[in-house]
Amino acid sequence: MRFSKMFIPTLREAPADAEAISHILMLRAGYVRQLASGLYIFLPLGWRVLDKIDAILKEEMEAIEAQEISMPILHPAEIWQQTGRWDIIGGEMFRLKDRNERDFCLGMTHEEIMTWLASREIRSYRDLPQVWFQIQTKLRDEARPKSGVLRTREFIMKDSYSFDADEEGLDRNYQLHADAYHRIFNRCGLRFMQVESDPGMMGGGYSHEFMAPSPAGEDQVALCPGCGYSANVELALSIPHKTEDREWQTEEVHTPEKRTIHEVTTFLKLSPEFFIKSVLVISDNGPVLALVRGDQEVHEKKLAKVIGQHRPAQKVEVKEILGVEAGFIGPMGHQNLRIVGDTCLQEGTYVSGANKQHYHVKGIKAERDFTAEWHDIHIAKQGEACTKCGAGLNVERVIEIGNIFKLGTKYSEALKAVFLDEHGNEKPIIMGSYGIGPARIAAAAIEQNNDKDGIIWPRSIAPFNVELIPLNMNDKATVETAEKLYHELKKNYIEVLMDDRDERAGVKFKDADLIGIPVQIIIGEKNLREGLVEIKDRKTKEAVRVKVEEVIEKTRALMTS
RNA sequence: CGGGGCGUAGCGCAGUCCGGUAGCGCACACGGUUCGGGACCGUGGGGUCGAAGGUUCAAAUCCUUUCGCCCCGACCA
Repeated sequence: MRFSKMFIPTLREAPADAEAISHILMLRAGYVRQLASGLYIFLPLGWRVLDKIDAILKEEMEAIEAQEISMPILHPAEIWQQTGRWDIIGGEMFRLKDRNERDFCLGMTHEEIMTWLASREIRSYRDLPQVWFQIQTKLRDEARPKSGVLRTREFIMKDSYSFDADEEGLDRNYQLHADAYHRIFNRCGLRFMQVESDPGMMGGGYSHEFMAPSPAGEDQVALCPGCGYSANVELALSIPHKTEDREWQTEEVHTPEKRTIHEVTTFLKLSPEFFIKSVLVISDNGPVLALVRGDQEVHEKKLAKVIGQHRPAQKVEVKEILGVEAGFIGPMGHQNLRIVGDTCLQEGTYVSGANKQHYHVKGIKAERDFTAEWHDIHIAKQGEACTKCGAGLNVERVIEIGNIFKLGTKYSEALKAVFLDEHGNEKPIIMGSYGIGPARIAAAAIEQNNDKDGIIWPRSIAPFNVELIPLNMNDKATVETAEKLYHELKKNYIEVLMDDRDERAGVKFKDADLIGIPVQIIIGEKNLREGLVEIKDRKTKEAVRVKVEEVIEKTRALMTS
């Protein structure tokens, strides 16, 4: 392509409402434009990148014998009603009616529709397994779109679905996808990791997420440098460092108006790890008291795994249920109250609220003074010990770039997607679903590969292989050489963008660095007089001067290095 | 949904407190000089100040309502 003909609206200044590096650079380098909150236009360069990623996705999906299909994004409500998700999912689903007042929604994902198809077409175990995938638009009315293309309301997703006759088949397809995902993200040049994750509203029991480390990420994962344990902090297990065990006598302490952990620790001159934080929540089955150590926080999702959906209690509810004001609650002496305590509280001696206005109690021990159901319900923090090997965990911020779920029979049962096994028994198909967000791969690649001048694309997903930069378009020899190289590169299947604009050298260099094509071939008058051009690596900024005749060969070498 | 911020030329911003001619830089167009890291000089075009209503002789500026966008949190197949 010729730069002069291609729509590449680069920006000298970053638009004020962009924050994430990938967002700023995608806008500045002319890859995307925003239409509205959470809606992005992919410009020619941006679309080329997505094309590159899609090509890799298709290759690797086909390598595990997944078959590409394409499904509508407009879905009749009935199918979503049959699985219950029409009602479970709230404002996140775009809903609409057709001219006959029939309910529809825009697809947030395609479990329902894929399963519907399977239910109609699959009869026998002989039809299984099947793996179907598509690269298709999804729509979700996100509560808060953010960070450019990282969280949008309309986005493209590679989603695949496996259909198996038995658990072994599901395990195999799950593993095939995990392996394919590793190849995909490696090929896309990303640093990433696979972590255990919470299946959330997908249902089913088992899932992993693929995470690309980046400060722009929304998720956090805990990683063990010792044994390789890795999990989303939503479920990562960790052992907080032990507290020094103080042999306090049990005694009430007057703590007037000291309600928060901070206030009480300051007042008693004790660090927070000597306290028990008692939090009252209201679950579907009534109030539950959750206990964590004073230096810890309750993780809502971990708690939800134990007690189901819940919400924090209001101040008045605390007083009604416990008979004492929030701030002075403790775990002792409650009847008919479910108490869930973080495992680390089983050891040690603590201070907690005395269930008495303006008093705390010092010298409390688990099992002697109170009891609870013990679960890991605290948020894993940097430096806490791995439950498997004891090494200190690292907590890192990450972008979720893919996920894999074992769905089991949740959708097949609801939609009656059944088959007859070899004994003639009717059984629900066992399913898995597997997603990857191409735009997130692109954003993560930028987040992980940029410098002060702009993007540095991994070679595999760059919009072009090389950018050809004739510096002076008014110099006849320069232009002739540029044209010659341009055609030669194309003839050799090297994708080339030639900056044939009549711009000053500085502008071309700045734009080239911003756009981030990994190899630059620079044609300047002085070098050309010696029959030389420069080949420059975008990443290292190192340039070598080579003979014009050797350009193809040297470029090849750089492209594959 | 809670909290915060912002809407003035294509982009980045000033002007708003204290009402009185709508400005600056970049970009754009034209002429000239320049030409290996976002050139310089000159000339010029471009704005219903997010929208609606109100106060006032007079509103970008004050009041009310509303819409949009960003950030933090909640939420998140």
